[in-house]
Amino acid sequence: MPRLTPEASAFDMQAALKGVAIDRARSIGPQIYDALRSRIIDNRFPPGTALSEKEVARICDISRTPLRAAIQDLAGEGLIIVKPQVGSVVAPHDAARVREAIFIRAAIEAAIARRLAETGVDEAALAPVLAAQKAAGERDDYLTFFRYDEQFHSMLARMAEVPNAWQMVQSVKAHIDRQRLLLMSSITGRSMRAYEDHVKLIEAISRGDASAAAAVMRDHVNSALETLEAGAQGP
Amino acid sequence: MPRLTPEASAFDMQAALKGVAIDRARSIGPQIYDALRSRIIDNRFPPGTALSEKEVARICDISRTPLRAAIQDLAGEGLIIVKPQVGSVVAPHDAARVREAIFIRAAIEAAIARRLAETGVDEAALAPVLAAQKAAGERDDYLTFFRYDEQFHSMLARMAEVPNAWQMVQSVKAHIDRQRLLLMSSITGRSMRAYEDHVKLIEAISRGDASAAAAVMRDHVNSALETLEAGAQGP
DNA sequence: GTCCAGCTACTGGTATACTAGTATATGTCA
DNA sequence: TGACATATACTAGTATACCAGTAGCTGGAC
Repeated sequence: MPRLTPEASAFDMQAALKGVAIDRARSIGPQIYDALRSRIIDNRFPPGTALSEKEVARICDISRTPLRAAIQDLAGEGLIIVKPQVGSVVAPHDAARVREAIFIRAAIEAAIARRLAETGVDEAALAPVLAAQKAAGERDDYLTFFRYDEQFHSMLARMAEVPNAWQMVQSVKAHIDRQRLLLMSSITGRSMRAYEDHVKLIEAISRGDASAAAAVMRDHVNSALETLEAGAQGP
Repeated sequence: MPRLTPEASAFDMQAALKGVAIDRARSIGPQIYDALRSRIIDNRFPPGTALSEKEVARICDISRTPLRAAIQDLAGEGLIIVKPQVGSVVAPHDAARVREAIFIRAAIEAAIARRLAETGVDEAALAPVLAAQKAAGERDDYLTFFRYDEQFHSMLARMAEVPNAWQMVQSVKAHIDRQRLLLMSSITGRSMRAYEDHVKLIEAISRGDASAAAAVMRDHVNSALETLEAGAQGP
């Protein structure tokens, strides 16, 4: 861990933590956890960023205790690497880890699709979300599509009544999203294809074809691999 | 949270924590985490057991800091329920949670089986483990079988090169194992059936039939549901 | 006897001080 | 000039003290 002189640090932690407002009335730990996590995922904290407990605690005006809890949690998710007595850094982008995250997400969400094919879904509740996706996809508004995509998958998980499974997906999705937000390019047209996947998925579910529903979901989630491989072509 | 007079506490925490030896040369947190976790899983800490940070820290002769980290991790796994300013208790047995744990395990391990069917496995490495399972199953030695069963599944995960997925399985498996160790009865004959599942699984994998391999694994893991439902018959 | 206010003893959450370990910088010697 | 021992400034890990909130106990009003 290099000892950084003040001016050698090209990274302005103070600026990166701007906007972190801790509500002292609520528990601090979860708040700082969310703040750090979102900054890692959207690459405001680039991989390799040193996260000194002391410095972050000072800037956010909190003690190290709740901050440590947050860092430990993030380390558990693989977003931060803690080296005892040395320091903590934001984990580097790791293609293998992202691939495994996609593997896990595909496994769980395919199982959700399979279950829903057996139990049925409330198509009426999904319809407006699908419509919004179609509209966003047709004008290739990826950011809006992305939001409705999240809502769609989240609703499926709720309908399958597997909250802990969904939490695990959320956990691994951090690695996928971090990569996705890095390679925002070359995703033109992706939205419409994803929308079509969703339609095919709901079709398979509503006709009770569990294997087909699982297969569609698996392929749908695995399509994120293509973006990853495309991004890996770069220097 | 009832205020317990010394003699009203039927549970002897001191005795339950006997054997916890902390090696001060290594990091304390993971050590106390393992100690608590194993005691929760094998029901030495029955559901509802109050885990006062202060008391446990005193008995184990450690400070609350590393103990808190362990408790927070266990709370994240759903094995402990922390009520701020009230107390922490070992989570009650929750059939829904166990069912969901089985759901998650089935999803991930089925995906592992599918992948192995596509990439192939080192059957020679698995053969001795399968042989040991057969031997244990034939004399209905469940405990020995259980050990080789764990080794078998662990080896498959290693071969599929998905360490984080396997860690997630380990995490949810705690809930399954806690239940299993509670209802050790009425599992006679289970071993041989599990062994036969394993053989069928390897057959499907080696002929490259991904769907079949996934289906066999899914059914194999889901068979734990039967034990759960059987146990739920009780008073 | 019943009910309710307030006391008390506990809890986990937080802040802070101290410890032990590591990597860099520095000075010294060959 | 180079290697190597030592000093130093940082790190995360741990211990401890304090704080705020909760629940059961206690005693008095009725």
